[in-house]
Amino acid sequence: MQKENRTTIRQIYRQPEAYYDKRVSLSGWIRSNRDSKLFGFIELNDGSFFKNLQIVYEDHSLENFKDVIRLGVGTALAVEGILVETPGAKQPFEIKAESIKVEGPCPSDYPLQKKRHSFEFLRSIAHLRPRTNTFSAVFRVRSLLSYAIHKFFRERDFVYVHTPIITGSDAEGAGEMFHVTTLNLKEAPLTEEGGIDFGKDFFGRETNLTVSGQLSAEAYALAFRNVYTFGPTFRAENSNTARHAAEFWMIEPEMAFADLQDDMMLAEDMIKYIFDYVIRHAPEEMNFFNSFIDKGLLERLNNVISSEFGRITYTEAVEILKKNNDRFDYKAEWGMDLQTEHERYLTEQVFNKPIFVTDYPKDIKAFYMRLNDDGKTVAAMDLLVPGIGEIIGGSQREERLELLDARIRELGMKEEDYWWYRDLRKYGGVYHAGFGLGFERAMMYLTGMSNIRDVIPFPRTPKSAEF
RNA sequence: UCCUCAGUAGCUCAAUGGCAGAGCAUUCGGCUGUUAACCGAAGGGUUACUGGUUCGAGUCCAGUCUGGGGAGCCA
Repeated sequence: MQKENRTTIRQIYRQPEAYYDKRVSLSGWIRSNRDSKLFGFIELNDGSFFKNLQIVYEDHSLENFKDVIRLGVGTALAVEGILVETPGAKQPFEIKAESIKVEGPCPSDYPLQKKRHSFEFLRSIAHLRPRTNTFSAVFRVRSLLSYAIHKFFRERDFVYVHTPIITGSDAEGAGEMFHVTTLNLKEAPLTEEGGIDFGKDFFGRETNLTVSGQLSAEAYALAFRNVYTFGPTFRAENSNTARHAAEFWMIEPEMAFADLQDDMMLAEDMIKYIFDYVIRHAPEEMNFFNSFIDKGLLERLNNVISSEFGRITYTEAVEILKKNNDRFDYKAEWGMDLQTEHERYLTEQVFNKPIFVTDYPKDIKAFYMRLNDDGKTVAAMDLLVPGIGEIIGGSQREERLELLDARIRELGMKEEDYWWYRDLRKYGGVYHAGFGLGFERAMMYLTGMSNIRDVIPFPRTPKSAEF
């Protein structure tokens, strides 16, 4: 794996006894360098592990001692030395250096310091911030969380479907979309009516970046039974909040022969599984979040893993909220969508754990959601979590073609735009359900990071796509 | 998009309308086991931008840009 018998710091921390009093070769970057007259200490991070390894170097045993003293934060090194135990010291072991070679120098205008930086500043150097403790932890956890999601579905025989990133027209209605075009915007061809003639565009029609893979996933669910998508999603909303981005990742499972209860069971199992997986496989990172980002994080997550999620219907929720209407700026009333303050009250005050809110009025939900027998509500569910709000939105889909068509017409949409989606009902259509999990929102909940921009490597938000 | 707060040294922040400051970082020096090491010294400024009020503006006013927090939209 590593040439020249090179060892990683992760290997040493995971099995130190295998390396004690042995010579090891390391490579990495200086996180800090302190020197005294005749000796010095380097904190080395090699990217393989959250923690650093301390390198001790001494004047009498290192020929380039005077040069090493001057090396600054960020310098890339190749180090050879003996791993020794250091009982009683703050670090468990360290390397007594025999040779230290500079692989890549780092001049003194390097923006990162040993000191703490604000997240705002680090966003302005998004290409360097993964070298900091916090972002090292965030992005290793992001990688693990992705893996845990695939593992969860794989173990349940779900088929992973790659739904298209570029989609035809805006037939999905989940939000404002980014246009995809090869037309020259200054000299776009026009139709006789004066609009842009997308027939001359690359695809011969108007196309956009996807806002959801759901409709495509439904097609595959009605062939493979249980499927999921996990990919990038784009919304051109001018949203300026800590929990919205223009480009984010979404997990969208879809199950045939499944109702809303099955849908919620899957969502609850998944959240518990993936959180448990990351806690067990990234203990150093999770302890760091628990100590420095969000005190009480692990206790809260362990509570999520071990307790049952709350369940309440929209109608019941409104009844509770109406009794407390004096505390809200927006008064709760049946038929209105729940405000953020309402959702927070329910999940943070009433339940103090994740809760499913189900059976919303049909007029505030999407056209494809299945109409309940009361004729007023649909089989929808939102999963609300303390601190973040909505993390999952899902529903049982309307499988009855005549009811779906009625809804499409009611909303002024055109049946022909949904011809293939309607075919899924016409040919062997069955009841089915699915949901969308905001991957970054799960990241925020899992790490305690409070801004979505700090859980995406190079975030895209309004007026911001520098990197 | 709306409300609100902010923008001063590389970073984190001070400065009643009256001389532009500190800590850290950087550079130099000191120190025989440091842990955000410590001690001493030096260098470092278009106070976001444009205009205005004033004898005098980092400070007051107007506009613009960028960022934070909140709301809407949603995941």
